[in-house]
Amino acid sequence: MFHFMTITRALADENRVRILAALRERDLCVCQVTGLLDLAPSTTSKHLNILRQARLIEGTRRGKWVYYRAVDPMTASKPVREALRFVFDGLKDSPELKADEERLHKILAAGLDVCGIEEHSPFIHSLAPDVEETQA
Amino acid sequence: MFHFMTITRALADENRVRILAALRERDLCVCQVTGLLDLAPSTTSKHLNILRQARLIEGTRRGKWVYYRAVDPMTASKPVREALRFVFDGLKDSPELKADEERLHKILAAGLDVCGIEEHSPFIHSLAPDVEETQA
DNA sequence: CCTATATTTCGACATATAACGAATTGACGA
DNA sequence: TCGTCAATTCGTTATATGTCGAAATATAGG
Repeated sequence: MFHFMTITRALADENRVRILAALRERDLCVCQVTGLLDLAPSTTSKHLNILRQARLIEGTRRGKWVYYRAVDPMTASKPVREALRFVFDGLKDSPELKADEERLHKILAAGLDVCGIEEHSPFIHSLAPDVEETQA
Repeated sequence: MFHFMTITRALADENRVRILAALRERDLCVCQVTGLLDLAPSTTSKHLNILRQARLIEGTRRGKWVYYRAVDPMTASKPVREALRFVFDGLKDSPELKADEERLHKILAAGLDVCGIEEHSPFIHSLAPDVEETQA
């Protein structure tokens, strides 16, 4: 019950639901999430921590950046699996999430200059892929 | 999204989750729920109202009493249906909810004296039974 | 109409939480 | 080693929420 309530409280904030939806397929670094939601980085970090403590997302550091993504439903506990289904199926047709998707595509298409890092892009492209397998 | 967030906020309180679980099969009047949770009647009423606004439960007045129960998942909207599955499946083995079930059995076995009506029991015993069957 | 009971609404209070900015930590590259 | 940038932690503040008790509302019976 304790874990379950940690999950429901994590889902009781709209920004966190939007974050979780954005992290469903791709992983994103904190600054990209911050750009998506227009929040202070510290606020984004706190939200991500709450989602992580609920075991809904996982994070990995890659160089200076920390990337988060939704956990794999197949390997998750039953409450987490049901929670993900609840969110993803329940919000399948949400216009707000569709708008987030579009905005996210723009952010991703723009590379990483959300974080002001476009100057170092070659370095990013060499590191990102191989860490991705490390911790699923 | 608005309705969805209304649901998640409704589920973000442990007492409300316990109420929802208790109302899964049977309907209960406010004083029975109050007896189960050991809360002030006004607090219970507020929780029930929050669950009702989220469309997770429905209420009907029968005489002096108002009975609530969980909505039928078959006729509910997708977010509500997923929410109910999330709660009921996610908490299938919760010891806290099992304890609530036992306590509830005692309350139901005791008739309605949870509401402090045992002094007038003759009046109660004639009314309670036929109300009990009316709407399960 | 008056009383009693169940429920809801209202007002007050304590706690929880979301938000920010400032300061700190971690990881690079110069 | 130092400076820079990403991220987190910390301290503060405003708002939201859970709780209660008192008052108001609804219903049934005398």
